[in-house]
Amino acid sequence: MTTFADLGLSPKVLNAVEAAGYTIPTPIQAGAIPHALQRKDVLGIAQTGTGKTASFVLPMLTLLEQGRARARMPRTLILEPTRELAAQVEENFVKYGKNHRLNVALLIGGVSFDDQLRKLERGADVLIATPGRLLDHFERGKLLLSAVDILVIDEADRMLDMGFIPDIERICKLIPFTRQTLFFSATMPPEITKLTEQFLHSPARVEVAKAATTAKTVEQKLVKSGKKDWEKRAVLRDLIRAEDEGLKNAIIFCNRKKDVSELFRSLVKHEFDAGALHGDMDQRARTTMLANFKDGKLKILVASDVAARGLDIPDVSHVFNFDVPIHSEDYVHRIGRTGRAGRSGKAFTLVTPADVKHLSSIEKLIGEDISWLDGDLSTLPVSTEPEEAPRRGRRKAEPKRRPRNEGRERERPQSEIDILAAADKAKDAEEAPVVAEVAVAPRNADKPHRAAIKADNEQRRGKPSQAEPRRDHRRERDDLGSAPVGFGDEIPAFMLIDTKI
DNA sequence: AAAAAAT
Repeated sequence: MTTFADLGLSPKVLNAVEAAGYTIPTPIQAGAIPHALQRKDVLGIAQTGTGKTASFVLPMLTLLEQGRARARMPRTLILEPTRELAAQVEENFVKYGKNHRLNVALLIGGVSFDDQLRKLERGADVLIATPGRLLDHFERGKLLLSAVDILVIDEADRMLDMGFIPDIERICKLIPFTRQTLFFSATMPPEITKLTEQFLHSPARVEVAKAATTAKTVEQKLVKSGKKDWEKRAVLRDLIRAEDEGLKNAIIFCNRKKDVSELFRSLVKHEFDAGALHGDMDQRARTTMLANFKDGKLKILVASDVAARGLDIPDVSHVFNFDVPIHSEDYVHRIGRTGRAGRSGKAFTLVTPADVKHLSSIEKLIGEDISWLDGDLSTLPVSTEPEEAPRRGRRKAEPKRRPRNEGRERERPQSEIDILAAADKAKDAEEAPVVAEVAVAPRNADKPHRAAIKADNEQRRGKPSQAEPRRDHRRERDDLGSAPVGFGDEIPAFMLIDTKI
């Protein structure tokens, strides 16, 4: 059997790989590394979770042992579609490059230029970037790409989905013709094939695993739900509670960023150990949320599809699809977050009557019918939600209660969400009324969540999320100002009037 | 019906 020692990697690299506890390369690593070390172009067709990242990081480290970088002239460039993926690649360079003294620079948006400029100035051996920020630096003249010797394009098909291809083409043209290119994509749509023909020179083609297959170790279930958001939230809460025993950690996927925020707030209000991750969040919040989730400090991560692909979060026990994904491939990527490395995992998808069309295209794609959870929710704890959703009545009622805050909701959609989540909570007869909860809880256990909510709120209001000095004052306003203070468990009838239908 | 990425 092939081991890492057979692939031609340098002793320094092998030592770091051993220290990380690996001896046997994955198929993509075994296939790609020898070619990369021979300075050949590589076309790697591989899903995430196949060890793809190490298949370019390890040979790059070996090749970089000779020579050194000059100021503003990076020696290698790795392009990634999302900031989290770029950061993850950087972590790999730290992990496997522990015996090297290489300068690694991460150029991503959402963070300050200063650090990045300093690293460029110092001379980067490895530059890891998302396209936008890279071009920004380039246009400011802080960066020359004429010394790039190895170019890696990762997740090319996803870059295509995200409309990055023109940027990629532009960047490729700025890098010398004589470079070595390592190109990775999970699928090969025509546009990507065209790109490889344009920018790769007689590449070694390494292909592993097929697209659109779901791991056999993932138990998939469909769960019926009403189509209103509050109904879905109730079903989800019941489901999480029912699964509690085997639930180590979970990612909950929503289709929209707005719903990520809403669901996150609602779960926190219901005292679930939850965090959120989507692309409109402050970069610092994104980083902390992901780090905390990876470290096990956070049990539940509510996320948009920014987290669907590529992120290496080992050992996620559950994936919940709060929404059925619109594009069926996303389903495969989402549930691929669990059941990794032969471990078992569970994937639940909430399905409303409106979702049947998308559901059938998913089942067609994966080539099997997903079974329903016992036909309905009868085996789960009974949901005690009332017939009417309080949302519409409440939204109408609010200006009457607070005439001075007219227009406030438009600026601050969060206030509405807070009310909604608080109302959800107030309805739950077992739990303390909202007033008591906000009065007692904030300074204690869920402080980080409140801080995160606040950061997200401020982000949405277009303010910088670092108002540390005003913190206590703001917390009280955010928490108490928008909650239905004084109503306790009872919701006045006028607030429950359903105006539609 | 969306999300992602430069500000």
